[in-house]
Amino acid sequence: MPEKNAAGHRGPGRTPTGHDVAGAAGVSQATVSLVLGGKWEGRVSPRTAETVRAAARALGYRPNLAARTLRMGRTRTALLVVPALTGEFFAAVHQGAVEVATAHDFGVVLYPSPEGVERAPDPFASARTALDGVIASSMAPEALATLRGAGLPLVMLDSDEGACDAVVGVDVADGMRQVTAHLLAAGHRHVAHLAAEVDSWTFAVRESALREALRAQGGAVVRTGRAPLSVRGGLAAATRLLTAEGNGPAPTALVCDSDLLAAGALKAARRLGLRVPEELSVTGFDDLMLATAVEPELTTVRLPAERVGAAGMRALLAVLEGERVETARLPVHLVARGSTGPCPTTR
Amino acid sequence: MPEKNAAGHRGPGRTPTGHDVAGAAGVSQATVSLVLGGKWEGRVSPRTAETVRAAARALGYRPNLAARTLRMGRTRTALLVVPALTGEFFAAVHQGAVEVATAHDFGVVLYPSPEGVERAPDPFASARTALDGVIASSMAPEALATLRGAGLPLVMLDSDEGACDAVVGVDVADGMRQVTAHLLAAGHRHVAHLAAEVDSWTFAVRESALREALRAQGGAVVRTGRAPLSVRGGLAAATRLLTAEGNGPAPTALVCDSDLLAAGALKAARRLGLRVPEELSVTGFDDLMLATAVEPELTTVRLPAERVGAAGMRALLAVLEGERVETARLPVHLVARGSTGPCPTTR
DNA sequence: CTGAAAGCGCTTACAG
DNA sequence: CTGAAAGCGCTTACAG
Repeated sequence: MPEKNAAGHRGPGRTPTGHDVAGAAGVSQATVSLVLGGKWEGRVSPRTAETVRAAARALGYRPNLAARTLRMGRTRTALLVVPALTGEFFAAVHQGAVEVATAHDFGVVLYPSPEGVERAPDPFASARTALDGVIASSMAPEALATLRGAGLPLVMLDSDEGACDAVVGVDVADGMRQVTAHLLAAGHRHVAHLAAEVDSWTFAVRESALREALRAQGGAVVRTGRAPLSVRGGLAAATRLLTAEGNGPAPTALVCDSDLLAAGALKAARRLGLRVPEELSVTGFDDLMLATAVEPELTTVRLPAERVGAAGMRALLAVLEGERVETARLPVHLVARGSTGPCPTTR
Repeated sequence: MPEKNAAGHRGPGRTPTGHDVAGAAGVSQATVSLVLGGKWEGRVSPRTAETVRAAARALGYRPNLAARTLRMGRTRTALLVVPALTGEFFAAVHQGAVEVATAHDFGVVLYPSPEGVERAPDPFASARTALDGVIASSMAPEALATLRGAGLPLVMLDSDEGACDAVVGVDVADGMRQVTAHLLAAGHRHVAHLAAEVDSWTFAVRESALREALRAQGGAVVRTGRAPLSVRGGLAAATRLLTAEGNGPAPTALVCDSDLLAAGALKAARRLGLRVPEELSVTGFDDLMLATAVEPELTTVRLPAERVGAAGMRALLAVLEGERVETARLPVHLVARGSTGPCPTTR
């Protein structure tokens, strides 16, 4: 009978329940539930309702989520499956906490507090039971296998997977088309592609879209290199790409599948004594913070990350309501910066 | 009576309960609970136990977490409170999902799938009810106010707050001492400090530790600039710092409170025609991915982020067991790279 | 307008 | 070795 937790927290005595509130207000527990659940109008007198609210406030009552969930059969919780959070500080903090938690059969709910002056949502709103559905990135395939069998509503992000209830896509193909148009307008015709060595839908699309767009408009991919998705990987692969000989015309532009690779490419160019953008143009993809930290700043494609998350959640809510959900494909746009310039006439 | 959810998922019929397993195995529901809970030895015959396990497997039984939580009074869930995830792609995806979810009174459980070949923990292990305790960064003060009143066990990260049950610190003061020693050994005596304009414990410590260490060893902070925690902010503040006149001796080294600020400082130096590290040394803090993406690569201080998370979780588990928890202070170390060099003799 | 009662799916004494 | 029963705290028909 857990009247308090092991460390004696939650102050003196038990956590108040609806029954306690009922006692304090002189009504039944059912009435408390009705009032606090906002379903009292026409069923409880306004005066009684106010009494109940006052009692709840006085006791610091918080409804027990487990009980509500058990009764309702709905958890109001979604699972967001993403690739390991991009390698920054708090992502790693979270990872470490999850590892220990998992070993102790504990779960970790992450609550990213909003920046600046935005309203702070109640942290406790994030804390719920089990799952009603899943929103998953196509970049986390191992996790997907586990999820598939669960029979939960599933929304895929950035994928063309059929085995799910809705898809929220990002128009990366159009992003590559915009990159292509930008380079062709600057006179480039011979492009090298620094591709991510990652087996996922989004990178397959980037590759085919780039080839197609170039061919359609009179340019060509003259070389392709592959690298693991990191600055180091980009540096090594770009060095190989830029020093390869006898493989047809030398590229005047290097299109990278990600800003990470592009940052590596910038380092490679510098070490090879190639000036960017005078002698070589470089483009990234994603518009990470990195893109404006390096010099020159990267011409890249901005992806509407927050909108992807929002659209994914909306799609899941719609699926749960039994509504039909159209496949969304969110627009992206090119951000031209200093890493691209006119095609050098001599090379 | 929610036999299936609104969209008709979970396959045919109801989600199986312990009672269904009991029926299939020809035992009581209590026996099922004992067996599946691992508490059957000496109470249930091995044969019966095996029958139960087989039936559970056949039905695809998963215990209802809400029911278990309600019965146990423990949720086995921790809340990790951090500042908005550092501005990379999936952090923003998460943010967007949380916003919509919150508006619909939904929670979002984040499950970062592990990179590479590491074992993939069961995604469902992360999905739990309510909270047993909280692990919080001192950089999310607004959220803390809400948490304070809840009476939950609280572990603070990187803080000296007294109003909590345990503290897991990072020895940032020692990090600044290592930076100082590194610069003094290279001959620098006049240091400018590019401080983060963030009101949190960790930055207060960085500032005082730097001043103290320099003074103790014959150097001095000759100028201090403050900037919002971003590359842009660092660029602007570093430009002011490096062009200020008549404020005593010119600095030969710029110590930054974060890699973001240092990346901005590098940009400022380049625009002012100052070569790094020949004419100016720059140091960062945190060792983000950014640190090796920029040129020259940043001399910085590596923080054991994963260990912070792990130690925080461990501390919370200990608090929940009613154990005394000592304040930890995890070590950090300097990573020397290309952005620092010998003090220029002429300036 | 208000209360008594059922039941969500578990775990754990308690009988046998 | 196994089962019947209580009860965790809610929500929601159903009576009155």
